[in-house]
Amino acid sequence: MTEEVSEQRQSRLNKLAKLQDLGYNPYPYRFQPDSYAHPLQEKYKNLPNGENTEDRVTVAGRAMAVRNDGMFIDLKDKTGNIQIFCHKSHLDENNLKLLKCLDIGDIIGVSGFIRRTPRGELSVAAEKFDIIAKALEPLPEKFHGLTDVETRYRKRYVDLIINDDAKQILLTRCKIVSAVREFFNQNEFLEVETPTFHPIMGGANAKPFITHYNALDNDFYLRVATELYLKKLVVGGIDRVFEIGKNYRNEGIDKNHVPEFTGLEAYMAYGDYNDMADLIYKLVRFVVNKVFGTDKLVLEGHEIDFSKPFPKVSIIDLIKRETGVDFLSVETVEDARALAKSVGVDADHCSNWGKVVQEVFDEKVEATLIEPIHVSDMPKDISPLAKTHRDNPRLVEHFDTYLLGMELGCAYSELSNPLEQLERFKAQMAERENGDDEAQMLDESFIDALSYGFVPTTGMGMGMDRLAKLLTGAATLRDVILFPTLKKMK
RNA sequence: GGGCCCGUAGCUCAGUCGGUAGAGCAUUUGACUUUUAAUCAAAGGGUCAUGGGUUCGAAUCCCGUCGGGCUCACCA
Repeated sequence: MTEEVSEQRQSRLNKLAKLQDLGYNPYPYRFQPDSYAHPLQEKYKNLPNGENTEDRVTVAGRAMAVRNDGMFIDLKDKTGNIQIFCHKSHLDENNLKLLKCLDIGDIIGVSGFIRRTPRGELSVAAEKFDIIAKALEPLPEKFHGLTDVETRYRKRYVDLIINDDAKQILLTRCKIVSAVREFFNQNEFLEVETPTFHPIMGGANAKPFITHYNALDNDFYLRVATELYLKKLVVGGIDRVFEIGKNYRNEGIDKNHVPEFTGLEAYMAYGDYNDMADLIYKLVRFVVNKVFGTDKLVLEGHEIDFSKPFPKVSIIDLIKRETGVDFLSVETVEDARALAKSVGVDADHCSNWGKVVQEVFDEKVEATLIEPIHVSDMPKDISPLAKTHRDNPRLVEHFDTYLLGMELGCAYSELSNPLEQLERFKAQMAERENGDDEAQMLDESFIDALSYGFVPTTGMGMGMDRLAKLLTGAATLRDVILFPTLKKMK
């Protein structure tokens, strides 16, 4: 807090003191409205101009605008806006004194009768007026609102008060996550919470945050994924399990990436990745239906029909379709790099065949995938936790789901052979020793779990923030995150 | 991390060639009183992000720092 008091704040402090001099508490314990703006607007939409009713209501909300010295107040509650009409013929002396201490931004409670003004505005004609929270800071300007991005993130509460569009997007995100949860609950998945402090980094290729855990005197990784713990639960006999929670990856921030993000993972025993492809399609369709009440959304100018099952196409075929080259025709990393170069992609930094394939896909194919699609059968090199493909030992049964050119999630037929898993981890450790600090670590406790027998299982992961960004049309991931992390103020 | 751009009143923004800091809304005082970004009259409100430098003189030019945005690279 600044020590100097702004003129605007001082004016409000003066009014607060005046209220207290009157023996009035502008921070009461309780105030219960019985009506809300939008339902009232609906209920009385046919009330003619200039007509009064005998209907008494109590409303509460924030004073967003004040005209004619308080005679007209625009009240905003969680449902919408309604005008308050304060006329001295309906208010006693005391209430009129309170009205003089009103500022824009104060939260008020009003009881009165419903009328529509001659100019056509539905109003509550106040017979009792209360200030139930005196605001000491002014709201941003009524016409232009709050546009400064930094302030919108640092003071999200002000953004929510003033920017209805921003609020709508954030609330929709909450509904989306809620719908995801409902879908899994309906399908008899058990929701669990697994540790966020991991002794070993695993479940995804990423740079971790590291922190010290005093009570245990050990360094831990903040989780980059929930995968290994959830699979341990499947080993333990929990056949259908899911978790929605924060993952942390110590990497860059841009409109599609934030270091602290909300991940969904779900595991379904007795199925393979074809079953999961179907489940993901049903999940997304369910969410779109539930939240938007339709199958079709116009996103980034494209009409997307979520009622059609998402096609599943192999990454090799997609690259072939876009570039004409077949990466299965080459075996070595050198030949793969040369093939990449022949289609204009520099993959010299890629240390194995699979990474070259991924690089060419990212450069040439990713942006073209507008409609929902499962990009399947990834190179084994880049996917250490998925089962080897039943038809091709160089590939794994792993697909990534894309929408509007962005990766939304992934799914595997989960690798269940403990001996093969151990070999895959060893390959990851070799990558790590070659300088890839995002390669996964050998998790012996996970190998141990698999060694007790891991039923054939399919699993999926999906970024909830990304899903929300795509479905709401938000410009950046941070618009679907209530409090994005910013640098400390100095 | 690289490149580009931004930071001026509570908010939204002007500020020309380096020459006393501006507007609208908001605030204060008054008028008016069924308004709709109410209107009318007047007033107050500034460490021009911050620290240096150049200069007779810096919001303006130069350098550093802090914070933010866009973008490229990396990751999902």
